[in-house]
Amino acid sequence: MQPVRNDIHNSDLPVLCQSCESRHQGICGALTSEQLLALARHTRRVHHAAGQELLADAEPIISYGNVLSGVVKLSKVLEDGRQQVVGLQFAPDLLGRLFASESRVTAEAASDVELCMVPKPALEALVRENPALEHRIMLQTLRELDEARDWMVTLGRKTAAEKVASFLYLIASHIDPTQEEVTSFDLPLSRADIGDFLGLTIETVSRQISKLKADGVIEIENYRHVSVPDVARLRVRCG
Amino acid sequence: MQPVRNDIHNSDLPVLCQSCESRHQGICGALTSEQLLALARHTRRVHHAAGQELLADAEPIISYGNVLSGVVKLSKVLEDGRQQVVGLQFAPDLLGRLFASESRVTAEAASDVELCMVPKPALEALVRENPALEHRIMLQTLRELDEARDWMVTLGRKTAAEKVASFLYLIASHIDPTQEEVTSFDLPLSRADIGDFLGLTIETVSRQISKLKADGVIEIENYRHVSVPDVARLRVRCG
DNA sequence: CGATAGTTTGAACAAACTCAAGACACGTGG
DNA sequence: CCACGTGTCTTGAGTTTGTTCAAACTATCG
Repeated sequence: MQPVRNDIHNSDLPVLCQSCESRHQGICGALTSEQLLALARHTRRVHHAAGQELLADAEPIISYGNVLSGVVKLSKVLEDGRQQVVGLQFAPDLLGRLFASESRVTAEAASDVELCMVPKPALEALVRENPALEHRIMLQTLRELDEARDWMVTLGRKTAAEKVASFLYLIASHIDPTQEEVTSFDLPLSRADIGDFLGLTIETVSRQISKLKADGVIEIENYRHVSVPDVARLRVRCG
Repeated sequence: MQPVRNDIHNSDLPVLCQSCESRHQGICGALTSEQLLALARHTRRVHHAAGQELLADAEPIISYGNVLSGVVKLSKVLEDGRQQVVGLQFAPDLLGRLFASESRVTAEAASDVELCMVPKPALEALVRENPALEHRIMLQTLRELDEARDWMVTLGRKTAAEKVASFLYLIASHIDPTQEEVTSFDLPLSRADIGDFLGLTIETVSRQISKLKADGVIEIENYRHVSVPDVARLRVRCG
């Protein structure tokens, strides 16, 4: 696999876009090279360390962000502090709710993250004159809705063991945008975040991970690194 | 309130559209009266009794349906039969996932339901030539995503008592499309469906409803009819 | 080397579930 | 009209699952 894919008009593209995943599966695939050039004048690539807040709930959105690498955690909190992770975003997802003046979730870098930031007015102008772009974003939104509904089944109807297995399977199948499933990866979330994603406590998550390890379904190294020798065996544990 | 709203061009509109809520808040609001006339040639109004299946999971979608009255229940089931309700649709929501050849949920009439059925090709053709229509549907999809994420907080982090209160509040605030909040209504779902929506058993739902009644937060008549003397008291129980 | 943050493990506890029985509304047929 | 059956709902008692609280373990970093 070469670092820069060779397209017909690669040489006309902004340097930063040439090897960007978003041009292939992400929203930039809806743009002509002229539009991409115009857009690239407004964008900037930024890096955030794990734990940094990207968007705050009920705060105005200034920029959209295309996820280039890493994992972004979307969450909501109740007044008394209980927290629920309501989604994870991987490359090449678009961060920030289109057309909303305010965010309805808190977004935080779960791992180290690379984003391509697009000022809100720039992207919205482009959307208005380019229905194909809105169409792409629509497809992403529909996919996010499907994923949210799948996760509701996990939250509402699965046991703790099934929830943890489902989480590990979710990560294995999303962590690398270029691969379907991966058998060895670093968890982008702490035990506390996993608990907030699954509606469980830290202790229950830890116990279920220990059980999967004891049963030989997964191997764990250094708390965060997971190997799955047989993905099918993990999948049957998802309920 | 008059039965037929008086708009400028009411007389040009198809008879069935004249008093239709969807023209005001729903997707038909994006259409000109010419487009509405053209579309109305393909649509038909249908009635379904409570309990009838409208879409099956993993089955092809033939028609979209605009909800005119009543409540539609969207659900998913695990292989072993565990069920989770993943959404409710009220007037004037659009039923059926745009652009998908297959449904990803089972849709069922929760109460008696009136739908305005639109053949899939007819709506998709209209969407292609009318970006404003896709935009309307996009806004509805974004709203559904917000609602799904709000509900994930309820499923993952609330107690049984808070879940039941949240459900009653959801119904009170959605059952009538013309009103913000309503203080007296019929539950569109059985205890079993409420349990499947909240990730609880029938018995737990029943006990929590009894407790709300004993505490004077709600009154119940004939199992299904609910009165909420003070909506604020219900809201504080939502967590 | 000690401090710290994240994680694991154990024991007691509580919330929600399961199983079981009974109440209530409604429809049907005697 | 009443007896009966059915489906839905409520209530109770005992059990299970996951939580809470507490302590110990491990890696990392100054």
